[in-house]
Amino acid sequence: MTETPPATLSTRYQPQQIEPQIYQRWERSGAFTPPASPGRKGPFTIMIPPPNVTGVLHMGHALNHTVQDIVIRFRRMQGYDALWLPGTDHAGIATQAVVEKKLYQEKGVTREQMGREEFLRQVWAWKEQYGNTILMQLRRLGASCDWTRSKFTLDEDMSAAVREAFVRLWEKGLIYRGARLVNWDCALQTAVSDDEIEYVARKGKLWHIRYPVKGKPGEFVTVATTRPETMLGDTGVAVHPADERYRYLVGATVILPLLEREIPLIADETVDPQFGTGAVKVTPGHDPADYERGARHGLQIVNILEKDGRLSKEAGKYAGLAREKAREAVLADLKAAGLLVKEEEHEHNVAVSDRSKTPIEPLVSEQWFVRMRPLAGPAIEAVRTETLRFVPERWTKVYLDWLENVRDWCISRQLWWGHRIPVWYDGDGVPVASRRDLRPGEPHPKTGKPIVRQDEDVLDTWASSWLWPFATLGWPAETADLRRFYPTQLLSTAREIIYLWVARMVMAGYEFLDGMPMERRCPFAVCYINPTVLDAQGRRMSKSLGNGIDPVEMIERYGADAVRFSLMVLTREGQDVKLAENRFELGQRFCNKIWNAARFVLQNLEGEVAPEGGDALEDRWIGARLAATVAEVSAALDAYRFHDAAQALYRFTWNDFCDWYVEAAKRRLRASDPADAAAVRRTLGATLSALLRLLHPFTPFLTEALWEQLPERFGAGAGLCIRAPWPQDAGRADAAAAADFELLQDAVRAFRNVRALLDVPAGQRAAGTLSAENAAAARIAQENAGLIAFLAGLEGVVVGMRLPRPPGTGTDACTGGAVYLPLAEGVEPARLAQSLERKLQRARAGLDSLDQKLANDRFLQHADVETVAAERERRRSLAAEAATLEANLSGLR
RNA sequence: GGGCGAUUAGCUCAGCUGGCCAGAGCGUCUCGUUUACACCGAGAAGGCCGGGGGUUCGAGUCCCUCAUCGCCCA
Repeated sequence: MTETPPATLSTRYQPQQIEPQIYQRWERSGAFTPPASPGRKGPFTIMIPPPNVTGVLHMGHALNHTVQDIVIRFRRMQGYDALWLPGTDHAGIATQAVVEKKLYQEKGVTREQMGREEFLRQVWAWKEQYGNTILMQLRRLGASCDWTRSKFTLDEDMSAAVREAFVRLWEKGLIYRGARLVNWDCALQTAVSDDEIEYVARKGKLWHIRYPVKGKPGEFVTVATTRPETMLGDTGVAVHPADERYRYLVGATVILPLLEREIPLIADETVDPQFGTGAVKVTPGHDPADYERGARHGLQIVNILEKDGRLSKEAGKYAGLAREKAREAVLADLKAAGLLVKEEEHEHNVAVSDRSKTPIEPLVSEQWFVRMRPLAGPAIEAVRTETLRFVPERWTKVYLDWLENVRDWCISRQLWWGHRIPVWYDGDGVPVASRRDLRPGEPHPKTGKPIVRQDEDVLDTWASSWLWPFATLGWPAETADLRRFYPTQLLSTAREIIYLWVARMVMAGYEFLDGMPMERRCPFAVCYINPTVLDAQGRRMSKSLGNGIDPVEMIERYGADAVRFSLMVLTREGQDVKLAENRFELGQRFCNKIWNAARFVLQNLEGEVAPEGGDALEDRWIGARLAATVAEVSAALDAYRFHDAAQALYRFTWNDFCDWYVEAAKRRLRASDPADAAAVRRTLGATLSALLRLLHPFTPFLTEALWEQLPERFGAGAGLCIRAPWPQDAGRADAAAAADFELLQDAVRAFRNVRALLDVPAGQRAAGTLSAENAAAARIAQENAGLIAFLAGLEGVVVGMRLPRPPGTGTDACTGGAVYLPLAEGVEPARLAQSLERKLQRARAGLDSLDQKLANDRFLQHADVETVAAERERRRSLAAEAATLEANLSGLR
């Protein structure tokens, strides 16, 4: 530890100079790794939501990881065996796309030209070089993850876990292969799951097309569609069963124009009679809703698209055309045939792939699926029994809605980067899943015929990340880590992946940890859903809008602690955060304030320090405030209310400690009583010691730097702040001191107010008078007259009971009485009078409403005793204030 | 179409289970080089708590309804 004399601390906190060294010191000290043998309080585990290897830190990450770091540091200080396990996700589509693009740009080769093996080698090389970016950025933020346990979803042991899970599901008959309508990404040429598509509003057109009714020449059904080219795949027309316009036609046959295909007209509840003409074309091969309708009515499926998005031979003469061209051709032909009756502007939602941002084509293809129904039950039960709790609670509903309507999960992807599906085929195409690789030629475990090939596809990335909470701890092996750190206590993540990931992890926990009792299978006890970070206009931050704020840049400009603290102050429970760059100034200022408060204390610890703190009013008061703050921050962190905790810390640090205690302490430090000064030093040092530890989860770098400057007797000698004990018992509750000090504060405020309104020059040390309205107030003021005078910048304060305003003085009312200050020569007290009048008016208004309330029998009957008593006391003090103001106003006007 | 959330000072937002004349930060105004801090200190001004109903002795807080904005799902 470096021994820097406090005098060298600069007047400004300069985070850039100290952050890297401090992070290194933490990491080297082993503080991020839980102790090898279990401690008394047991484990506290958080699994990081593994970011994509392709990822770079954005504000959402910064917020989420600040939350996790705060919790893990808090628990670590409380004495839990805190484990925050980091890692990254191989992110199949994203990573493959990045590398593919790079290879094409640099070498002009496609992956097909390169071959699977070579391409994968290239992806791994890319991963080794760039895959750590986001983890390095997390270090900049101060994340205290246990890097010795860091995982990657394609690590050997993780891959083994994925295969084990697949084979188990296979053996239970929960995996099947089938031709289903899937979301097809034509650009990346792979299926994507429902959860990987987003809807964007696009301006388009609604075309009204006539379909002739068979056997009734001249009669038509007009359908409305936004995608006319898909009519080539129509195998029906549907109307609502209650729709009078079409009822007589239900069961009739209509002729599909252009292709002259005969298709039935069916009645289906799901048709919206309000939309378009009330009649819709049904294209089971290319629309999810139509797929369902088709299935209900036994309609044929016609696939008119190739995998690259061009039209197939089913499309007749349009085969080979790209989608856009096909649309034009179809429309032209319809128009020529006189079947296009209307074309109107229409805004509709287009399904777009998250990855390629190109429109999704629903397409029927052979894919692997997991039956989800059987897995959903325990996950639903988990929230019912409160084994799993969402914070904020309302997200429970989102989770349940998805689980209760869960659909089978398409887990195959037509990619190369990922976990290859562990299924092998014999010459007849009979599949079998296997835990170990099967070689071509060796006998098929079921049929005995030679194996000829492995399935080409890989698994959806989520098929590995749903195992994250236990695979990272060694599952399927029964490791010590798995026994010790599973289940975890907290999962902190974004709302978008509640079903994508959170629900699946819960299902996986119950499904695969069948060796554990039910209540230990749920992977986390609490799921904290982060606020979404928006830009200053309230829009989502996105690459395409370019409105993102780069957290690393903010860390460089303001310091990691400032970024962390600002985010937490802005993080109200469950509400989204609107962010602009200058909001980080809040944290920056706060950090600077802490820095300077600590400088002051450190500079003043030079002299003798008493073994006990002082027992003056201000000492007891700051102790009481400290105790209250410890309780408040601890309770807020227990409940994941980060805003409340940050706010409490801010108030205590700035408003209580700096504005009042430190200012009050100066008086006795400068006075001549050495014993008293020594006692003040003790209180200052002890308070700072507790404060640094309270702040540490929020502003770790700054507090660590200051902690090492703190003398050994205040606790710093034992080691790093990151390992220091949470100041659970710091301070002492003292309700009397709190109330008395507030009275003093208000008297000081009143004196300062009069000074300001009377333009009393700062240098002028006037003598003040304080008139107390009762004996208690008089006693407190009398005992603390010196302190009041010091804080108000007065020469002295004379205290008396119910003193009338001395002539030639200005005045203000305060809690428990009034203050008087001599008027300077030639000062016009008009401004003062104005201010007092306003106060008097307000007091009278308050009195009126209180009188009304207290005269109301029903209030007295219904309200509880304490409320009535409190209102009576309020009336009394308000009446006193009004009387004082009134008396003192005369002669000022 | 269904669900969820928001609407409080010029701006960004607190305000838990209904009961101190509604709070904070920023901004504004006035004053201030008091040896921790001008990324500071002191003081002040500023709000029919989105509209309308209702419940209640009492509503920013609970219920209904309307409006505007946002998010998610279909």
